[in-house]
Amino acid sequence: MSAPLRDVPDKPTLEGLEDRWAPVWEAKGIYRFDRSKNRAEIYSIDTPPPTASGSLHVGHVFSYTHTDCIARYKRMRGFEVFYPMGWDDNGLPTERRVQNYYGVRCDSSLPYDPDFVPPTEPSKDQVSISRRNFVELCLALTTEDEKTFEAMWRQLGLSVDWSQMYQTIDDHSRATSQRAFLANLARGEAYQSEAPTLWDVTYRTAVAQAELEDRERPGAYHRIGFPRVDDPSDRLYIETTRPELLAACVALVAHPDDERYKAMFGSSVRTPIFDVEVPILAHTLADPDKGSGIAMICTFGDTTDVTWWRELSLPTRPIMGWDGRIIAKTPDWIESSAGREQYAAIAGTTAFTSKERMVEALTSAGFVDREPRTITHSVKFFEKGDKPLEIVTTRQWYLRNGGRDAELRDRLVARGAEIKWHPAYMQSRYTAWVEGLVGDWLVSRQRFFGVPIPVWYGLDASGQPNYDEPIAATTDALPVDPSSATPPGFTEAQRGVAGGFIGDPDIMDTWATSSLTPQIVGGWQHDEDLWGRVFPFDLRAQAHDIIRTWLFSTVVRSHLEEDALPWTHAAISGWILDPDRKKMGKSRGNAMTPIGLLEEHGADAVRYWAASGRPGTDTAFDVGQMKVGRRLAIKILNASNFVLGLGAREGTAAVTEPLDLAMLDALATAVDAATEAFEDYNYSRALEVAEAFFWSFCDDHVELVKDRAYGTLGDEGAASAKAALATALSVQLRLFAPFLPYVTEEVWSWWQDGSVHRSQWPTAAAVRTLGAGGDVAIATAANAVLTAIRKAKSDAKLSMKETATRVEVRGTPEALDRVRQSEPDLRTAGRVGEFSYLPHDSERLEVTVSL
RNA sequence: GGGCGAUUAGCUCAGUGGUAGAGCGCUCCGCUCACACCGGAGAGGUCACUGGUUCGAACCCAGUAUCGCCCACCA
Repeated sequence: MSAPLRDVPDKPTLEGLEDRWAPVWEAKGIYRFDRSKNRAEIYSIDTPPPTASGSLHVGHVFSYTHTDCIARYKRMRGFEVFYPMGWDDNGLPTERRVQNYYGVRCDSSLPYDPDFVPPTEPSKDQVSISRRNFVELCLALTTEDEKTFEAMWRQLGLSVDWSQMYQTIDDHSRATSQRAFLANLARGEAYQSEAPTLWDVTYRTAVAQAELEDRERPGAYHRIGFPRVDDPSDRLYIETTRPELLAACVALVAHPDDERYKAMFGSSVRTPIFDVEVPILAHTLADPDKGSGIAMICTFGDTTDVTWWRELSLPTRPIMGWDGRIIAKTPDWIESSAGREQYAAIAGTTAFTSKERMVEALTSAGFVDREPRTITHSVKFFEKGDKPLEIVTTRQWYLRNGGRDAELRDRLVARGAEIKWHPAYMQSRYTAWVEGLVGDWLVSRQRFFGVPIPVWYGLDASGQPNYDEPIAATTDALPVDPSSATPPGFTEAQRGVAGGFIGDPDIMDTWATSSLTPQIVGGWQHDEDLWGRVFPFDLRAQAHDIIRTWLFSTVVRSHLEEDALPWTHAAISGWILDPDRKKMGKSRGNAMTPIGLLEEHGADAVRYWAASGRPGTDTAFDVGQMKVGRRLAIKILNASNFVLGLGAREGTAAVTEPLDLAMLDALATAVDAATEAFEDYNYSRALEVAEAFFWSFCDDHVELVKDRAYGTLGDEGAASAKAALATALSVQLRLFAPFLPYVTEEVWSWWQDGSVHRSQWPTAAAVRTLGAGGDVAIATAANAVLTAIRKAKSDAKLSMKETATRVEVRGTPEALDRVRQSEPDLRTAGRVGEFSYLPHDSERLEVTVSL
């Protein structure tokens, strides 16, 4: 039975395939998830929701293509694939984008203005607006961005089920995030603590360990003398990079074994100018080789200060405010008039200015005995910030993640070992991060656009909040914003009134919500039927830079909530690097935007480039690979056009010719190799296998059997050739379908019913049955002889259609017999007049061509 | 300082024990009736280095060097 060939263009082209097929897939629901399937039939994928602000870059295209190849493979293997897509729209990037886009800033103290219209052009002076107005702008802008993103993903051909789309800021995500937080709170996994916190002074928010990065900055060691209390004429010199914090000094510290200072432990010095008495203490963290070997402890200059402060039980003397400026009010521990005068000189200034003023004052007062020594040192920054972090004491919410609990940490490390990592060595990044945690997960942020922390605090008779007994929201009220909603048992009139309540003003870290993507998309405590069908998920796909954040935090939430892994497999993608091997810059012009690339090269070509990048490996951006991919797609069109134009169809005749059988034998081996690679999540290997076979198929097999297929050697030989060609084409289209969805669908539509993307992944067994008795060595031998004939013509600078009068083949009797089996094909393909065979001892086939 | 990865042709990279591979680029040839957005042929590599295991090492082991990433350090 031969289906009619329909709609094959004379000159097939790649142009317009995206516009033709993407709407068809959507209309026919090719990628729609069928939830009637049971867990064993379902393959569920937890995808990273890309940050909706700003723009997608080629790195996104790279890793999302990898996931899509896996999804398409699994779908063809018969799994019902659950493949949703979300947008991570809450958090700082959106706030920053809204501020710049509209020229506004959020001021929580302002009332909501229902008639507010954002300026069309951002003005230099930012307009202050209420939190609700601000959030509305955030939502409006992200909605626009997300439409653009979705269009791009569709053009790239991601086989996601768009009816499963979610936003991390939508009602459902906020409710899920708050529900999970309340569960953590009820179990004691979420708690508050007032403690020194890494603080970004620009955004005025606390930041978590996972969000830190080090940056090299110029600095200077200032050598400052502290008069000893026992003998004020004797000064102890310390070296510091932060002289502006001298007023916050609480002690000096040296190593307990340091002979220079051993005798002084227990005595004290007075801080220069401020004249505050501080003790000289011993601690092993003090490094005798650094500076003068004795350090000034301030509250707080760096994380080591925090350690010393805690372990030596030192007092807290903060002078750094939340805004990054020295606190205006002169502290009461500074008593001398000279000290209070100097403090007034730095009060309200930035760290930079106060440093200048302190150095000037110390120098003119004679406490500095040498010029500052300039250095370059690394300083902690918030990864999205642009000023060094300060450390200020604040009340924050934490979630237990093993950072302060060895038993939990060990369990989470063990969870990591349960995950099937692709590639396997990525597990060590996880393990190293979890083992290196120094504290619990700080989840509260002093920002506006995000998921509010769903608690209130009662106010006592004097109006002071009772932080020890937060009033939790009830789950039926979620999502809730405590700044506008009223807690159970209160009326709105009691807000901010003694005996009443206040809402927690903070929002949660963006990871506190995105760590719940399995719960958000999987229907947790919302659609338990769906949850039972998709959880634990089969696959988490993401890039390696967010193992410490997204991957780890997802494991934490699932471990705490379900006592289970969130997914079985983790497929980790690499980064895209510039051609010069540097990490890809942000703006590289239009040629580098995903849309520009898709329009110039076509989706299949861009996908080919992405799929060529090995799992986990950083890959250079390479337009050349896209051109190769485009060439491959065009070749598929042309070769298919040729094979189908012959009238070749599967199953129309028995495959009888040795060369045809041999080709099928080789194809079966390729199917095995591609399948094995895909089962190991090695999509790039699967592509390589399919591609290698295909080029050999076109260049050698098709060329060899072409004339026979035309019928020049009789009907039976033609029928065998055509049946084998059609089978090979069908199989290869399916091998390529996960990588090149458009061109394979186009060709499939010419002669098959339904979508290639819902067709069955080819099995080697079926190909072997058709090619039973095939011996790949026959094809290898024929190719070798054909190559020798071509070489002879090429060396003689002749056209390939010139006749070779005689071809002499020497080899073992077995080898000669193999060549004989394809002699008729070799004769027509190579335009050979006469063949002769000479038995020979050498294993190597030798061919002499006479022209 | 610790960890992970990489080092193979001019370039980008496959190849995990059995006679060195692909694509691009380069050279030469060919408008052969699927394809000039093409086809054919060719040149080009002591597989970073040093030792070891093995009949045999690009591959396994130990060490060295260089590069990248992560972490620690930050007075």
